Amino acid sequence: MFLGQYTYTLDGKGRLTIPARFREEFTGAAVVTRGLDHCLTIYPLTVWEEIAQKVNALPITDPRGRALRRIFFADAMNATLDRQGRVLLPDRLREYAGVDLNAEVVIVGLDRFLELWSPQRWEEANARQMELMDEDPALWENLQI
Amino acid sequence: MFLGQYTYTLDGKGRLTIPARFREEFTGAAVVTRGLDHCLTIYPLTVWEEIAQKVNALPITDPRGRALRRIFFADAMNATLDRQGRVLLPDRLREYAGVDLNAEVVIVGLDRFLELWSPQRWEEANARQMELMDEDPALWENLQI
DNA sequence: ATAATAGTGGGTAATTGTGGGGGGAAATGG
DNA sequence: CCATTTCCCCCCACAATTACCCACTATTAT
Repeated sequence: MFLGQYTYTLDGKGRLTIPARFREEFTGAAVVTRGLDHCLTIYPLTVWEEIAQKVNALPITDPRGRALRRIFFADAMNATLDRQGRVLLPDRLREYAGVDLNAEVVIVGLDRFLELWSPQRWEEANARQMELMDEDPALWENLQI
Repeated sequence: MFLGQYTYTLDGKGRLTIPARFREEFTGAAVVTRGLDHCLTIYPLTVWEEIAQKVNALPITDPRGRALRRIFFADAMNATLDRQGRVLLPDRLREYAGVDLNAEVVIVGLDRFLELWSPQRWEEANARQMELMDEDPALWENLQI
């Protein structure tokens, strides 16, 4: 169960420290991939496998099935934590999130997985999220919380 | 589990290096064949057998069933990795993918198998895939991720 | 107050991608 | 059936990258 947000620094080698309290849920492996809104998503392996299974069920004969597969898997990466609990982010994903080397990133716990944001984007997204909720209360209703 | 995309160079002998982190899933043998959209697909033997079985189940009375069979089986080849983890691509397959000798190729992990693309084709396909997804968000919703 | 843990940085050793040479098997032609 | 050529696989080599390991400081917990 991942909760809260933390600001860490990406080091000069592109390594990201996973908060210590989250590490045991990543026993060995994590999958990092592109998220929506220009953030990155970090899944524990078990959670990822659930998602991958759904994508794999799409028919390969359908162009959209092939497209979704490619979008989904091609930008993902299988990462293992080093002894200090860090993962190495490939440049492509780092750039997608708009994060520089030796710069700060925000790690956000979303219960079953983590998100990684550049601090600027996170702030903007936060503001936009609040507006969305104010503008369109119907969204809330459908959720039935 | 194959994830991510990597650009490698096909050497002058037509040999393709399989990324090191993927090799152990190809213990011994791989099957290379024509994929859709002018790429090549590379399967571990066990996965190949599963898929071959599905293709075999297609009705031979359906023209598309016959077409898929032919695409799938006629150009398939059984390749073994050499000690450096490379496979030798036959000219016919190489040309189908539009890849030259001593040129770069993109290897894409799609969870259970790999695809091989010429860099230009991969870029084009990517753009088209993004469009497809934008046009039809229903696909995403059905996944319920 | 002391010990343990966390975040961060860097050095070193192993691995990886890539190229080419040589031996042997298979194919080709006489 | 034999000789020659072609092709394929194994080996070696090397540069660049990667990943592992150790170290230091600050914070947290005992």
